[in-house]
Amino acid sequence: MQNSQESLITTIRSFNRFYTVMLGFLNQKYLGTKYSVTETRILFEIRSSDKVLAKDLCSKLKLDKSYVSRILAKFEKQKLIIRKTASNDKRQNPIALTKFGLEQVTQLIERTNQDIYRLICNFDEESSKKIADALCFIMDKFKEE
Amino acid sequence: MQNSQESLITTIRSFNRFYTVMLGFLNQKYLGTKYSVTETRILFEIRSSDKVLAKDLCSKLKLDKSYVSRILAKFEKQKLIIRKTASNDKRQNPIALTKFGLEQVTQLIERTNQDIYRLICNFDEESSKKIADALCFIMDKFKEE
DNA sequence: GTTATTAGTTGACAATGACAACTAATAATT
DNA sequence: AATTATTAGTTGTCATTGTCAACTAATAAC
Repeated sequence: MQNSQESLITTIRSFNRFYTVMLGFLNQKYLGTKYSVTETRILFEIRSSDKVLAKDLCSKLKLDKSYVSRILAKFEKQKLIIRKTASNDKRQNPIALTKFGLEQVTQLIERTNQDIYRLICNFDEESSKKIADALCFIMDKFKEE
Repeated sequence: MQNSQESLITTIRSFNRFYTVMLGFLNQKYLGTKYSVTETRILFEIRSSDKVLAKDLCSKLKLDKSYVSRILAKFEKQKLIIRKTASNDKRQNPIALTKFGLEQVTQLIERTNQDIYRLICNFDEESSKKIADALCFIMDKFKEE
């Protein structure tokens, strides 16, 4: 192992600690709303890929299918989503947000945006750009694999 | 709000999604051990600041005091930590790792290091350095406040 | 000396999540 | 075509995780 890798591991460790607290801070706020962290993740995922299947949510978010099934049942009851059995494969039930569901997600996004804004509102233009670049760089690197 | 801030918010949103999955991946591994994510965080925190008080763990990790109290009671039962009532203030019970506790934490660190290494093992020296720099830059910026 | 605050514990309970067994539909095998 | 295997999703059961409020004991503040 290279020296630079060892020191990267240390840095990642410390970043994980830092970011866990930060995510905790942001997630508290979800709780201020009606939806838990996982529910929010699922809602966002449904929004970004309409007609998604439950099994895709499981694999993308690394969640148990029984867990997802129950959350989706709840969402359906709350009229956030609708599921229609696919005509070509009756095992599949593509999920879509209702108008109400979309409104809720939009509100959630607005709220989390505000939470994030509170964190970064004091950053000047140069810092904002540099941080965004750094974040993108990190994501790119890890997604390359 | 500046344009660069708006785009930073978008980037942070996407980074949060990305990093939640990544932390999930790393945390799964903790479960392979005997300790949950929160327990691990607490153990690490105790290690890094010996003679720490329960209330400090609560504030640093943003955890409920009853929750922390129970976890610490469990740790004590498992002989991972010892608590001694402070002589100057008998309400306080400074926490320290036992020899066994330290061994366990050291093992945990070793394991998570290996998990992280698996993620970064293909990075060359230059990439490793750039990522570490980017991570440090981000932490610094958010800690400045 | 009385009241307020702080550190930590306990009880009761809700939310979160894991695992296995199940149904119904489709695909693969013979 | 009939049997077997696989897949999408649901349901039962249970353990873990986490929250909230009420409590004790010690100290600080008035």
